[in-house]
Amino acid sequence: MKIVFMGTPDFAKESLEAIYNAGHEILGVVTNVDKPKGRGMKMIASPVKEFALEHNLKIYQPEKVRKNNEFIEEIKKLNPDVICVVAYGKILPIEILEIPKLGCINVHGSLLPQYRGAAPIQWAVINGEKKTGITTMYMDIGMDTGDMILKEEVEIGENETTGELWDRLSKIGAQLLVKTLKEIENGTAPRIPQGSDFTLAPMLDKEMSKIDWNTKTATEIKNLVRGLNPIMGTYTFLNGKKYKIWKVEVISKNDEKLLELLEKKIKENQKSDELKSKENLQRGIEELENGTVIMSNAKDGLFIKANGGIIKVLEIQAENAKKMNIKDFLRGNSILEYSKFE
RNA sequence: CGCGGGGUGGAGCAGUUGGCAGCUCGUUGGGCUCAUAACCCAAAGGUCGGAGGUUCGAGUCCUUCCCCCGCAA
Repeated sequence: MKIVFMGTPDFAKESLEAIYNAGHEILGVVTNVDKPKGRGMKMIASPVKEFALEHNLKIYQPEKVRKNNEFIEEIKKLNPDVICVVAYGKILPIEILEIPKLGCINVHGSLLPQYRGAAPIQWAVINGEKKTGITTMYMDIGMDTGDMILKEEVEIGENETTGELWDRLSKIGAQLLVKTLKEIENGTAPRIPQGSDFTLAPMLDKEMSKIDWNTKTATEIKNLVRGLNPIMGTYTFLNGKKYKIWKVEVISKNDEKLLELLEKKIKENQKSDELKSKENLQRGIEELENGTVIMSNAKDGLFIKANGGIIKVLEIQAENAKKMNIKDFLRGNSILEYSKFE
C-alpha cells in the first residue's frame, strides 16, 4: 500500500522499519523538527528521520501541522492509502485525518480504552499493572478515542522498567501494525468502538519524580522508580543534596538476612541491649521515620525504611555524577546510617 | 557562545594554607575454615589527562589544549 508515516522516537522507528520491510511504499515520512539536545545543545535528528535518511525516504518536518495549509496540501498530493501515526508528538487536525482513503492508523502503547494519552507505557508501570499491550486503531479527532482494530496483550515483569517494556512494545507494535495493514488491505479489519470505560495516561511532569517517603508505600515507590526509568528517574534529598534513584528492590521489614546483619552490627558496636532481640529490632525499624537509612555500607548496600517495607537501593546517581550501582557508589561516597532522605 | 561538575594505581573516591601520593574495594600470593562472595596476613599496581609556566619544591597556583559527565531541552 501507499503509506505516509508519521512518528518521531525510536518507538516509532521500529514500526516504520517493519512496514518498510513488509514492502509497503513509503511516500513520505513526517517527523518532529530537529531539536537541540545534549551537551552543547547540538541539533539531533529523530530516530525516524535517521531511518528515513538512510533509506532515501522523503522527509517532512513541519513546525506545526494545524492550519498549515502548505503541509496539508503536500500530503494530499501524495495521495496515500493510509497514514500510519506512531508517537508523532503532534495532534493531527481533521483536515489531515480525512486525507487517506483507508484512514489514519495509530499504534498505541496500551490496551485501549485504558491509558489513553501521551504516556501509556510509563503509567502502566507506575501503577504496577500486571499486563498491558498494544492497540491499533483508526484515528479520530479525540485523543486516542478512535475505533480499535487489533490488540495484543503483554505481561509486565515485576521488575521491568519502562525502558525495557518500551523496547518490547515497540517491536510488538511494529508487528501489529504490519498485521493491521494487511487486514485493511484485505478488507477484513474490524472496527471496534472503545466504549466509555476509559482511563487516561497524561504526560508525565517533573513534579512526580520526587519520591514522597511519607505518603507512598514501599511498593509504590518501587513502581515509580521503575516506571520513570530511564526517562527521568526519581529523586530524593539527603542533607540538601539531590540523589537520583534508578533501581530499587523492596524487602520485608522481617527479612531474615537484613535482621541478621543488623544484629551482628549492633553486637560489634556494643550498643545498648535494647535492640538485641529480633522482635526489638523489628520494632526498632518500625519506629524509624520513613526515609531513614537503616544500613549503609559498600558490602551490604543501602537500606531505607519506607511505608510498609524496606527499600534496598540498587542504582543511585549523585549530583553531577553518573549512574552507579550501589556498591561502587558506597565505596567512594558515604551515606550515614540514621540520616534521612526527604 | 545555554548552565554546571570532573579527569589521582583495575573500580569508586580523599588529598587540608604548595613539602615523602592515601582510603574502601578488586587483583595476586599465603593463612584460617566442613565451607564461603566471610575472616586474617602479605604483595603487586600511579611519570596525579597532555603541554608550558611560577617556585628550592606543584596532585595542589597560573596559561593552554584534549577527553568525560550532569542539568536543561
